[in-house]
Amino acid sequence: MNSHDTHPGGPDLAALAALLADATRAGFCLALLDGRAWTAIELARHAGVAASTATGHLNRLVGSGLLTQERQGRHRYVRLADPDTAELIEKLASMAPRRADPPRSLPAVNRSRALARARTCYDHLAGALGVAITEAMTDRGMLDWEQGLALTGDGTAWLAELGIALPPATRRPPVRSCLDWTERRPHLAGAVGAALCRHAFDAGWITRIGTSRAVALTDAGKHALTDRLGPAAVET
Amino acid sequence: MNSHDTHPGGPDLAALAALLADATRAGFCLALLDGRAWTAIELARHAGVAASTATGHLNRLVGSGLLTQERQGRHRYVRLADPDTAELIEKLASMAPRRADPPRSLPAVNRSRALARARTCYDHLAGALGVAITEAMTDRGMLDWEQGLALTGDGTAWLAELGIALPPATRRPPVRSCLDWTERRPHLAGAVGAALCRHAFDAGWITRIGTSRAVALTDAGKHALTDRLGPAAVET
DNA sequence: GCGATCCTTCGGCCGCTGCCGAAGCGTCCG
DNA sequence: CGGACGCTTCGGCAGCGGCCGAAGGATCGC
Repeated sequence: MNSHDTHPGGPDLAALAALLADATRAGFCLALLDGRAWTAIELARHAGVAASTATGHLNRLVGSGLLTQERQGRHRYVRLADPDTAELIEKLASMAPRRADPPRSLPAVNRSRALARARTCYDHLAGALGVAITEAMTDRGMLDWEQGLALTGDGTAWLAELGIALPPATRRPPVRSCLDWTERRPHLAGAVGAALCRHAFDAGWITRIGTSRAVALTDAGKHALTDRLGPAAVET
Repeated sequence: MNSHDTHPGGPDLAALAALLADATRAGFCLALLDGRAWTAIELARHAGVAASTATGHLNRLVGSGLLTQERQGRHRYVRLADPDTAELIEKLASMAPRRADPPRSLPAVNRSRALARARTCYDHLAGALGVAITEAMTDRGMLDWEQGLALTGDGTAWLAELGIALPPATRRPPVRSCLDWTERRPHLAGAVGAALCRHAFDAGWITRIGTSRAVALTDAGKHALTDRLGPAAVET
């Protein structure tokens, strides 16, 4: 008996894990966790590898269904295939050991601070801001953590006031908890988390900082969140 | 810039994934997903590798915190470190591609059937039985899937009747959904799922089939479940 | 004590896979 | 049209990591 014929028909865990077991491919996936589409060369530069190397990795990731691609002219855009994939990568990231040396240079420190303050995590909000919003919603009785995370009637009403309708029931859970890398506390994910994040962009509460995944809270956003969730939601 | 110094301080996804990216180590983890402790040599035989090879793999898995070990005399018992780890492996398994060839030999077919009918999945019930129980509980209003999975008042009362108190609030969610490999539908996991499974063993509703992770529903179990959840819960 | 069993360490083999650079193709823009 | 740019294919190199068997230590049962 060889490991190859153990449990035929069962899940090939090793094949899936191997896709993420390479530092370059893992770096791609973590970068793509911002929910946006990246071009091949952007990812290559981000990871510090040659374009030809990136091509090979992207072929594997797309071929296995972890990423989807879209060709536009001479560009190859890739993104995470679906929220399920994002959730898998989040879970791995939350359990993975930290990398060694903390950043030293001043710009690097600033970049880290901005990311810790507020960023997108796939399609929802993370960082101190994401956690603060989640906790403020909990304090105001919009989220119930007692028997698994659930949105209360108050929560539904609050969303409706913002003009956010409950997303139609699909396989994706409306609310889900996602462990924050920097805060080590949960923030709101799932379909509602995504809708809330989209609303925050649309309403001008937050804007991207340059082209990074970090976001900045605007003055309008500060006012809106203080009005609707109290001052604790913006104390980052 | 090299992938090694990208995002220092961030999660080292590749390191964690690499632990599961080997067929032998992945086989160990899937076997341990039955929630029991295995000896080194049991795992080695299960995966079809030499004892010395297994030692090396176990050292890595234990050293990285995925498994915990207990020495008893000449035996080395290992088990999954915690429910969080089990959840990670479940998630990977549910998204991984299936292995190629379906089993052929008659005993292999019987083994597969038994596993598909009812088995333990870490510390809760899976297979057709696990799914049927979960769906019966849903039909009777004990579980609410509307806003994330939650246990209702009826559910709490039903558990109390069985003598199962709600587990004290810890970081582990009371109810959680776990995607079933064979059924491709969710079954009940989390602290309540674990307590229910333990009760089923204690009350003699189910027993292990030999030393495998498959379980058999006893006559007493059939009666008890029909009484408490209706006939649908035992129609596998 | 003695053999059987479980586990561990060590050395050596081998195959997989990630990396790059060079060359070439298609697309975009001036 | 021509140059710049994004991407791809190919060949070759190098290192990591999994595998085994042999030998040895520890424990158990007789």
